[in-house]
Amino acid sequence: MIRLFDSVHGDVRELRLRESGRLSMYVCGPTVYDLPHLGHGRYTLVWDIARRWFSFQGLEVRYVSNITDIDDNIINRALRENSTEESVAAQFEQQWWDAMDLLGEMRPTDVPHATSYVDEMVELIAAMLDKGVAYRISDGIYFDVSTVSDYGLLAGQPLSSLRAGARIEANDEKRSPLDFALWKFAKPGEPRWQAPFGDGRPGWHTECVVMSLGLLGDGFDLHVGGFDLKFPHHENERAQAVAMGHDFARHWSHSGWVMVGGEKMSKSLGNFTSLTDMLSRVDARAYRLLVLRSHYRSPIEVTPDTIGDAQRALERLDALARRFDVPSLGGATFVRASEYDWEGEAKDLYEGVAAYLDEDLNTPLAVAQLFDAVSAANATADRGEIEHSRALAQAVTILFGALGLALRASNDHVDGESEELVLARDQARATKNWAEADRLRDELEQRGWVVEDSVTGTLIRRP
RNA sequence: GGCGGCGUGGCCGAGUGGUUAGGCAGGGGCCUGCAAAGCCCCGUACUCCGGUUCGAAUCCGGACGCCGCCUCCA
Repeated sequence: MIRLFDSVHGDVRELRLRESGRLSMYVCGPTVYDLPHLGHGRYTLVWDIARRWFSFQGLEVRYVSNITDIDDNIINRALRENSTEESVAAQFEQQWWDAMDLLGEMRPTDVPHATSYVDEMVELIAAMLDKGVAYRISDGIYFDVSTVSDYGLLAGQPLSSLRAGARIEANDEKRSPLDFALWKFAKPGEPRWQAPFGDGRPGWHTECVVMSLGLLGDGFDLHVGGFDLKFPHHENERAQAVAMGHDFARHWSHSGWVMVGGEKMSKSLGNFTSLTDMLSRVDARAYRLLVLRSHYRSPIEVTPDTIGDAQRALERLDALARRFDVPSLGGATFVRASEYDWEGEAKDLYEGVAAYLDEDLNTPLAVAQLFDAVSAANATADRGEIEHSRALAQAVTILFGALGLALRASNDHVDGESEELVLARDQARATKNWAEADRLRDELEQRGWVVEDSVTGTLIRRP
């Protein structure tokens, strides 16, 4: 049984699936008008980890994540760069997938693009107008939030108190400041789609509700995203669905944001770092480990310090993989618990980790237990019980693989000349010619290798 | 103003009413020809003030501080 925090009820509860054994989840994806930033990295890692774990535990997961490829920001950028919306979106979608690949994220099972669903959106908006839950003003079609009796469910506040806090928008024809755009009429030169109520483009909140319901259907299991999407984005998606008589998501869950210098990284503060840039400087796995080591709902500070810390912790894990030469798992493939025979300490480890992860994805505790197992495997091996500890080390690799973290045994390509130096050094050590052995080690290090001794002789790897 | 969260050892970061989180950094030792890796040991933390309790970092109340949402945002 998997339990997860539910944003509507504010507590951890059982994930009750629409269909036993199958989990349908929708993750709000990016608007592709700029390079992905650290916050995108965080939420995609969190939900990639969740998805992998659910799969590991035997669920068949359908994971839908959209690309918003039409939006004011895209239009503005195209205008500024004298380019087209299509070109801007294509360029940054490519950057997006490049970053996702570096982070070792599984591709979603479905990647709906907003521009491919405009017909369905127009249909929905027309129906909302018919039903009287939407209305027209000079610049577009708006949703009337007063038509949804429990509007504010996700915000955790009734409509009245939300309205009290809403900032006044100048010169507004809207009936309520909380009413939101379903459709924006095109101004001259702007991209447009035909619609009976006037040519234009869809609003963001409408895109996601159409794509999620379109692909996953009424009452799909789990809708997730970053905390900052909870309100108004998710509230508004839900409002549209409910207004039209649909059952929307059964569960909602939200991941914590990225902090920089004690403040939330955000568009308005302009304090964001591009993911693309960070990934060019560090091992992307360090970011995954950093995310794993804090709870998915907590904010995390992502700085060179915290990434460096994770990087060094990762080295300890890689050292284990090297020592026992266990195969790397996780990267581009799913790992499933049922594919392994769990026995003895490995079984205890799996069950312990599973207990933590099945209870609201407590990755920090799971990781702590895995690190304990690393120490145990090394200690056992130091006592000479190699095969015994290998089984435990393998379990560690499998479980990290289940979370998408591929531990790396040394599988660097060793060129012929380096190989000869290694053999020569082992020869020198065998005859206790330490001066020569050290000289050969220096030479290997100059070639960029890290040199370590083991029972089987000199081992070299890239740092 | 409304709603929500947080304040833990040098740093990051979990957690439970009483027993070691874990990682990184640091110190000591073991192993090793040396180094690296590894192992063992060490810091004895929980914003402050009250209260409940045999016992609270963990529950309750208050204070202070910080953060988020209520506006585009992951």
